[in-house]
Amino acid sequence: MKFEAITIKDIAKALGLSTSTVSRALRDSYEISPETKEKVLLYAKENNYRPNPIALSLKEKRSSSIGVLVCEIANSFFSQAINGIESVAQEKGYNVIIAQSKEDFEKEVSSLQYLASRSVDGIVFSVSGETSDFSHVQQLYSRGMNMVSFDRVVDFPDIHKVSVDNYKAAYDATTHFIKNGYKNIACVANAAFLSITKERVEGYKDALKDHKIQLNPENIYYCLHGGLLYEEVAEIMAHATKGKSKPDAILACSDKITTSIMRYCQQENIAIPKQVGLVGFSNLDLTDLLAPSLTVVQQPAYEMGRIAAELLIKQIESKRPIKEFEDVVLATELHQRASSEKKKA
Amino acid sequence: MKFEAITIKDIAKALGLSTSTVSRALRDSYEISPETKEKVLLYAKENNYRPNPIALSLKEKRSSSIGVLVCEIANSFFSQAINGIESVAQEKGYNVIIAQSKEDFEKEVSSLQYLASRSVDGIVFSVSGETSDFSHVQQLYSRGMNMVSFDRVVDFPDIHKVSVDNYKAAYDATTHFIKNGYKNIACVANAAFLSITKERVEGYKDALKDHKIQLNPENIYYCLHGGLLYEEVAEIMAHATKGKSKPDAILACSDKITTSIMRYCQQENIAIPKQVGLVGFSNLDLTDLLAPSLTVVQQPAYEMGRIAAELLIKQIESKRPIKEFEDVVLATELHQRASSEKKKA
DNA sequence: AATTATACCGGTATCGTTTGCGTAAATTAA
DNA sequence: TTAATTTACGCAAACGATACCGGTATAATT
Repeated sequence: MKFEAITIKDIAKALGLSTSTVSRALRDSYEISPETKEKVLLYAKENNYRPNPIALSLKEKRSSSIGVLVCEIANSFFSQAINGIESVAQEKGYNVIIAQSKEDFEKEVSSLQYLASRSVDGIVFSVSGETSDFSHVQQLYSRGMNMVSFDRVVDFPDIHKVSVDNYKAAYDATTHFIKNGYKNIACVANAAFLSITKERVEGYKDALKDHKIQLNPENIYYCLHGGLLYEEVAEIMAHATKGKSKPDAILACSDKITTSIMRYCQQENIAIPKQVGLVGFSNLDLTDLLAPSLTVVQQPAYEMGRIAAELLIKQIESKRPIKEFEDVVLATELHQRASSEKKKA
Repeated sequence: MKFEAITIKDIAKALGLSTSTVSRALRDSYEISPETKEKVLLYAKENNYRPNPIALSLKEKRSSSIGVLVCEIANSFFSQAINGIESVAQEKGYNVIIAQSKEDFEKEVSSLQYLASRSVDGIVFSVSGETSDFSHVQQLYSRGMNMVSFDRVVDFPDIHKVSVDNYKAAYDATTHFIKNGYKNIACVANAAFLSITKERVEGYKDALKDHKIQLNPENIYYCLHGGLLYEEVAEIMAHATKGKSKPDAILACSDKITTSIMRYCQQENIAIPKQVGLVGFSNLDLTDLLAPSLTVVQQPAYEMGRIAAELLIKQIESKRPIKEFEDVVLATELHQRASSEKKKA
């Protein structure tokens, strides 16, 4: 069975009018007599007429929908961001079409291709962890697709970007460790290509430098899959805790990495923060209830989604090409809790 | 700027053919000579031709997209379910359009209206906590929209449903409490209208009855907003812990309720499970890391999403009206952890 | 009375694609 | 040689809505 909506033609036929008259009556044109308007409006209301958005899209060459590409929906950061995107889209009369890259480059390329071919008016995207080459994005963008880069932003200039101050976030988190007496701080980051990874690692390094702590390159670890695979993190942790370096603190640079590290520590009976302190990037809303309560860097995901969507829609609806590109950088929040508490002597 | 894709007309003009010939060549029709086909195919490939899905939708009266209505995207259960839906949709060539009701009846009605007017081919939906009257769904459904009800299912028969065995989940959780020595078990549930609420409360009641424990009606609490508001839960907890009944165990019937209760207990220094045992419905993947580790009823959200999407797409693509409706009921998993451990004497 | 203005409405092209029908040319059959 | 058939393509309608370009009837103006 099929859902068949009433069309302007049906109204025209029922009332003995032409489609153009009905169309104009519905759009309240001055060329239509009040009586005719009333008749049409009444009939339309009674029969619950809605203009067919697909026909409109075809005519107007716009679909009033925006695509969202993230690596994983079932991730608190991204679902909160999508929440923000959806709320703005709803307000402005757009719908949201979602696609996932699952941190896979091929899937990212095909998903973008897919969204573009689905005639979305624009795309908000965060690149996958495997993405070091942005030419597929660049290409689509230069062909005229409206795009806003968020979270894991691309490295070319003329595009709206929405991200957080990852450098400062990592710098502050590392400094927080140092102030609390931790000496040998490791950093477990996402895939090395990512903008967020580079910035976070840089913040981490600079914090060490500024506090005159010698950087040990072995203390920096990268997860190609961003912790999507537990084993990836477990291996790193095994290496870190059983190797020479033996860090007394770990800065975990993603949600999944953070959780995986906690799980590893619990399984291996590694006491947090006694044996190893932990600060994690996380947007889960119950990190305060963990054992121990977790010091986290929290990102304004919902807000990021809202801003990205607003920029995108503004760009879509702009008459002339955008010349000035925003590079919105929001602040993160460091919630200090037990997992990184002050070292006792 | 606008993203302008190449059309069949462009190809026709470039090669000096008619659009119909190009169309047929692309669809590999027998009426087109091999040479012409080759020319067209080559040109199409070189210029990255993709058929305009909007034009196709208009013609075929189908959009190859499905709508998803949930109350909140940023909820682990629903984001996992959406994940499952998206994965099936992707496989079958559909895209997913999402909408949120935010547990609000009005917003649910308008969101459904919205999805329908956006010409989706079908809708997977979970009703809001305020929804006791299903006539808006019933109406849309009887007008021919393909729909699958999941999680919080509707009460009318001729529709595909995908849910979990909420009765058994609550029954087993309650029984688990009883076996571990808890005597005065409270149940904090979602809005009373919801199918999942009724089933869970029923399971709770029957478990008590079967173990010859007198039911205290005051021990059953309902959250109209499903715990979306912390205050809602805090009030209930205040009433429960400071009132006469003083339960020694609580069955929390939703993700948010569970988290809120834990947070309340932490703030009020109520020891879990010593002062009050806790079992919660939750799909978060770090409940094992909480303090104390949390006994949870976990739902196969991803699987539910997959099944719902499969049923919907099968229905969409079915030539004749469906007569047999599935009522898929999946099992939940009870993960026993510290928050409900055995009472000492 | 002829012209002009105004009010109202219809015809048709358009968006991109598919498809039934028509037809010229080429080929085959008689 | 002529008729029948096949091959290979074009024309036009259709999907739903809009908008330009008209057109007609009545009323107002010269």
